[in-house]
Amino acid sequence: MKRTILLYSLALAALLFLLQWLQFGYIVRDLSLEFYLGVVAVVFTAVGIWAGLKLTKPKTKVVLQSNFIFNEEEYNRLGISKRELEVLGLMAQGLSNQEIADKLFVSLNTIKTHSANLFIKLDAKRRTQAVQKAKELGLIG
Amino acid sequence: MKRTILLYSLALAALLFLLQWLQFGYIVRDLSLEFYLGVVAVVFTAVGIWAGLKLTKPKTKVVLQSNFIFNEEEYNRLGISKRELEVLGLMAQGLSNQEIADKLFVSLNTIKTHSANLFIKLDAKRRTQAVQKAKELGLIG
DNA sequence: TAGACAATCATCCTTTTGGGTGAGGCTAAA
DNA sequence: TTTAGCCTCACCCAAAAGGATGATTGTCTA
Repeated sequence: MKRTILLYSLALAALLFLLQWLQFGYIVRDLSLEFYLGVVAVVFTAVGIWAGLKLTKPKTKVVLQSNFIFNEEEYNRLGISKRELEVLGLMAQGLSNQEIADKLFVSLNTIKTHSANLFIKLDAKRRTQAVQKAKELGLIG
Repeated sequence: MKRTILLYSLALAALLFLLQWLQFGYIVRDLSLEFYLGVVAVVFTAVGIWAGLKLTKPKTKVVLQSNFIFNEEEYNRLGISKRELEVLGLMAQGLSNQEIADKLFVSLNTIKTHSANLFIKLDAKRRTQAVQKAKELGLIG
């Protein structure tokens, strides 16, 4: 960054010097002032563009990992049912069994059964582990 | 984009016209040519920088989902300690409090305290929710 | 040096989770 | 039509997690 600023400063100084030289030189003595100014304008516009691009840090646009691809093979291989996957998803969102039961309009016991089956199929001992494994396997986003 | 080009063209035309006007006007008749040229250079440099930034498509540096960027701002804002973050990470891996305690060579009660503090700081009611929020905030991978 | 804070551990109590088992209803396939 | 699988629900018991509170130690820092 500092080097870029230095370079830009040097370039600007050189151009100003060049202007000075041209002004009293013999090369463009017969050219019209309008043309002269036009050249200056164009050159400095170019310098400005270059400087602007150099000086600004590249915008880092963080693309979130929203590109989740459902792993249907694993889903079928593990024999997980639709309802179980649904429970798994809500589980991953941090809901309790009771909250999941309320959301799906079923009893708490039903959710407990689903989760128990999930733990067996995912070979997990806890819901956090089940969620972690399910994310690794691409079953949930 | 097209509108930007049009705007830039108009601005350039306006500036050239201004130059023309200044050149034969009475305002800067007594100013030195060097000063005049300097102003032109500076103005067009600025225009160039602006145009350069506007015209170039924002450099989108796509960060793949695999590399996790730790969000230090959120980490500091929430006042989470090192040890708490450590516990949070192990929690996200699906470990139980007892397993975390064993891995960190501390007592189960210590882990419970850490997790309780985490839940307060993350505004979570359950460990699964804490993990989910922490992932959203970029505290864990 | 006093105060703030992180890390550690404890106790008591409640809630949630998980394991095991059984069972009825419903649907799709053999 | 019988079987298999899914969804549903229940009960009991044990383990884990969570809430509240207090306390000690060590390390910075104002």
